[in-house]
Amino acid sequence: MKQQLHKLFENAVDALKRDGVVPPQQDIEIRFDHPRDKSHGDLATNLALSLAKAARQNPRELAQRLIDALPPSEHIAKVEIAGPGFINIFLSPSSQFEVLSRIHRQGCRYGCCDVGHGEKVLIEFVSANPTGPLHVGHGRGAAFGDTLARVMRFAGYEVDTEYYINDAGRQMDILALSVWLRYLELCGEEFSFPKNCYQGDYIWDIAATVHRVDGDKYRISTSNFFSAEYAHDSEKALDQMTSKFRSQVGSDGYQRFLDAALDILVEDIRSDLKGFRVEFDRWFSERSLYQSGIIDRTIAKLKQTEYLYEKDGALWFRATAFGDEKDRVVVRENGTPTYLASDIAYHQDKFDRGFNKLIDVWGADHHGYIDRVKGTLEALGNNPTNFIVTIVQFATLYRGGQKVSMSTRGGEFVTLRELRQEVGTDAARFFYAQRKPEQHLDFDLDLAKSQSTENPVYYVQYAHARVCSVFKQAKQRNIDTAEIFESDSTLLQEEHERNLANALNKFPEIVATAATNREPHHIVYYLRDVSNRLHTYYNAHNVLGTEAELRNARLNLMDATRQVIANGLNLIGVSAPEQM
RNA sequence: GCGCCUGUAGCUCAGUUGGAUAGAGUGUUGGCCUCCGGAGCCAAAGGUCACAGGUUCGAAUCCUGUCAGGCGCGCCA
Repeated sequence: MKQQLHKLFENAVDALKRDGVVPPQQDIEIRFDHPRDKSHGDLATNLALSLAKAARQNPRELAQRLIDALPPSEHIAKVEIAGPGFINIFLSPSSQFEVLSRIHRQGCRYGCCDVGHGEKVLIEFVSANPTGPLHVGHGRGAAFGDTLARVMRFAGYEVDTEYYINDAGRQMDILALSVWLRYLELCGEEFSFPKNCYQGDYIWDIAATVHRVDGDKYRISTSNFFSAEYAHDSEKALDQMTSKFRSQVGSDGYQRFLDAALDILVEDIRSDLKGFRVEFDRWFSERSLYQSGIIDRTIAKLKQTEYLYEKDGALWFRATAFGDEKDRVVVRENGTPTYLASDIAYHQDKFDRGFNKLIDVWGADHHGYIDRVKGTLEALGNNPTNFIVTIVQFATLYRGGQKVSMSTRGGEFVTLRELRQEVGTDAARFFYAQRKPEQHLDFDLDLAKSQSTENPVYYVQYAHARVCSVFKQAKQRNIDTAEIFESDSTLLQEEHERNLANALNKFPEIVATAATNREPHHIVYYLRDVSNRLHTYYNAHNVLGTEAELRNARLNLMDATRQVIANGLNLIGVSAPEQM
């Protein structure tokens, strides 16, 4: 609809250019928006206001000339000039209800568009360290990333999703050590478990699986395992324990404990996310980057640029050349690559795999990391604007009015699984999807749980179920609903009906802006709006009780609304139940 | 100290890229089917858009400064 109006106004502007009213070279951007006040028409444009200066004309007079130059159209019922020079457009009823047949024709594809032009996009999200279960903070990233992927696919992007498994580095040493120590306790050793090892009960479970299979195979006496050498520095003491652990059980033993932990934890995360309706196209292992030599190759490539240099025995990346506050180590003095090194290799590999655009969804605690990764990608010859990081702010949890502290190592957190069980996937995903990512989120657990039946998700789902119910009723009354798609929409003359149809018309536009701005929360607000119009309409007018032709036209409108709600709910990963 | 995010109704949040009289939910108050699903609908009340300047026909939106809160500033990942 906007496209057709666009053409009409382009014609009008061209005519004014020919008449010399508007300078011929003048750049013109014609935009239409939806006025919130219905008396201002269905669509409005500020074209005359933006042209007034260049044309040296009073905006209202210019608006009149534009209207005079407007070619006649069946879509437009009335055009008015208002305020300082807005042009308000009232659409003809027939064009407003054209959308009903389009929705019927396109079904679950209604709302999709091609603003993405098939661009190949890789969205990486969650990527939580496999050192424990996902918590509600990860849930926010999961809901956002997955919804964004769905919306962008619907808008014509070719989207892949990926989870990066951080299965290398010091955290893994600590994980393996934690499991081994619990294992020793199961073997009967007695000692006090280090405070900075992973405390969660799941560590016991992993240790138990090893103990069940291998018995006391990796048991050693702990009598002189713990030393007081680093009593003042618990992190150093931890590293010392790790190396002792590795030397005592050998690399096979170390691997045994690490693999046992990773197998269980990654699988746990995968099934947890699946229950949250989040499934990835690929799970990418950090270790695989080392094994395949990609890290060495990428560092070698970076060495050929002017942005890598040696200092204090380490290799540094000149991040300051790209706006970072200081240079960063890529390879440590001891020869091992840093986390940045594997990240450079990983992201370069994404480009090498043929993706034009990389979208990373990160937690707020990683925002300081953006500049250096962007810098390395630029140094390697990529266009940095194709690397987009969306920062998802933290969810601050409240329970009983008190902030809940979150710490993975401490084992004290609310897991995503708990949340799913308590409020359900539908409500949880809807709740997350409502917020734009950069908004700090106060998550009141008591409220989310206790008010779960008043959660806004039910409002939208209820609208869907309500339409389904009307059709069930129709069936019971032996009404043939197959004919409704041929119904005469000129019979729809109520204001509520026009309001509803207007909302249905907007859906493709909402999808497009949600996708291009990467703000999927617009879908949620749109769904609430459509649902409200449906409820309002249904409350004010009878559908099944009217005579056949009008009834069919109304059923057609209802069914189209149901379809749009179903499509929208699907985009945010929420079910559209036929009854509740 | 520096950087990023945030500040809109009692509370939780939107605000279509600078537009018209500032928008929802929730909470409060009052009303609405003996009828297709009341998990609904309608109405009222509720605002110095953190504060101060600036840009222009026009600012919650853009620029500068101030204040407040969150997060970050490792040869951790």
